[in-house]
Amino acid sequence: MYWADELAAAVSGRQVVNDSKSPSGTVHVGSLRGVVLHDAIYRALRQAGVEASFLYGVDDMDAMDSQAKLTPDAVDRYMGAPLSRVPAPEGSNAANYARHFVGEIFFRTFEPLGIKPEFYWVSELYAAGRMDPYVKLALDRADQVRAIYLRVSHVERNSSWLPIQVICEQCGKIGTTLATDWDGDTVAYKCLPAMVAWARGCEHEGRVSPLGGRAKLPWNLEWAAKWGLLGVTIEGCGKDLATSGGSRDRSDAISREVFEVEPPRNVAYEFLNVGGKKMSTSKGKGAAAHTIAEVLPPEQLRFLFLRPRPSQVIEFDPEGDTIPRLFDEFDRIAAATAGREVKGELPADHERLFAYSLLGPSPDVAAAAAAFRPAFAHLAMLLQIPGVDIAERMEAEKGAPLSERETAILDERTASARAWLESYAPERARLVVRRDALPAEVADLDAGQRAYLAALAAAAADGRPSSGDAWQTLIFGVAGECELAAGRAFGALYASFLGRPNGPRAGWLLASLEPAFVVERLRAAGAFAAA
RNA sequence: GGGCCGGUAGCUCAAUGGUAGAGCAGCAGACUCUUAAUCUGCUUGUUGCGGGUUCGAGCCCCGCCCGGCUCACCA
Repeated sequence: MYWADELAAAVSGRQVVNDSKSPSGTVHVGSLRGVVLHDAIYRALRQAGVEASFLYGVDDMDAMDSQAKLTPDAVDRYMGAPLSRVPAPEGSNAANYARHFVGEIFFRTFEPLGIKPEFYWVSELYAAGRMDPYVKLALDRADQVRAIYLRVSHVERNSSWLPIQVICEQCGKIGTTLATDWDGDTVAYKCLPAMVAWARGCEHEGRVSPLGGRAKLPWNLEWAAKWGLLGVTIEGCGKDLATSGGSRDRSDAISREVFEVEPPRNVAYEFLNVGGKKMSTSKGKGAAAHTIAEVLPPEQLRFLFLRPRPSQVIEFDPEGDTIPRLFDEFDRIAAATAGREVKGELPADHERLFAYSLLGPSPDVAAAAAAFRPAFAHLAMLLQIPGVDIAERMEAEKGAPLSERETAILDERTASARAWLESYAPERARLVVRRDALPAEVADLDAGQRAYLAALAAAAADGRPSSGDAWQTLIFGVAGECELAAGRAFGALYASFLGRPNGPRAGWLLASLEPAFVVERLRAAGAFAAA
């Protein structure tokens, strides 16, 4: 059974699926795995007839800790401030930094993927006082919290440490304050210059009530508090958090022992690596989510994440054959789902995998599976030949007019293929007509091929073929006269014009070039034979 | 040191207890109109190593070896 269906079959009663994201970090493709995974779980629950909701929280009470995202004059003032209180970058009309960053950059990728969770903002939960019961419990039971840190993670906290982060009343920063004394109504705090390396506190001291949005819980407690407050029953997390003795274990223990709520079912998921290494935005080129999304249409992006089980690493190197092969594999699963015979082994419940890769809560799986899809690499090649009518060619390959759905798929793939050719496509996928000089590969042609090129030059000068069809006829005709096998004739043409052993349908290629250049090049390549 | 994942054909990977198989690469062949297409044929395996469970193990259990990521500060 497909893994998401297995999960759906294992639960009972109403389910709340939750996922969350801090808007401070950079968003790369790997970040999308969790979103897609939670969406698939949500859909699996609904299809299994389970009442379910899908929440997505933005952790915008977290401290701003990335200088790169701020203008230099804003660094002093806003580093360490809650993201919900940092102004949006210039030019944005978002209410604050968190809303700008997540709203403009991250969520923009949700909609196209057909993912529509109910969004909520953690700063609003605090401001509305909804987190207050958990804040009080955490402070009342601070000794218990410290004991859990020590037992679960071997992290020793000072006996005066409190699980609360106060927003400094003077400078507005949350990352620089240290709270010490909880009297049941207020905590004492100091805003320290050297609390963290990346932000400077203002040295203000005071007492303040931690309720109503004036303070936040530390990460592990906040996570557990959200579970309790929102009644979360299923929430997966990346393996960095899921590791034994790690963040998830701490939050689970806090949820059970401090807040007395059973934590949600976990689905630990692996990362997406590029070239065997963890995805890094500084190293990997074009690893940002929106960059990959230009090359991979939503359905293929979902497919990439949904094909392996969550516990498996995804090795994704956008260079090389990875992307064409992803399309090919998607097409194979589509064909199998449509009931056509395919080669090779199929994953367990491939038709479920296919359905979850489609967009929307209840896609027409049969219609989508049966649709005609042009092979990606083939399409990419056709796009590089001037004068080719792609739609016409596709109808010819399908053998019937394209449906509306198929035209949409074609348009989508055309855009992807263009983006791929500009970004990740290997050299061998790129066609360049060698206009400047005769390619070196011509030297490898044999006498028969050279004679053929010379003969074709003469025939072309004479017959002046103009259309792709006319050229194609001539190419075959002259090959017959020269008693040269068609494959060798084409090979000679590709070597002469592209410096490659193969290429696109030659007649169309030659028809797209100026006749004088073509004849001249054929003569030159043929003459090279005599030399 | 702890956790997770992986090790299967030359390469990339599939196969969730039931005959190990796809793509690419390679070799041989077909084709006068898709030459990165299509079709036909060929072939390659100590499934990392050792034990165990089972009628049956690539898959489950135990112990190793190798590789990758991750955690032990913060979120």
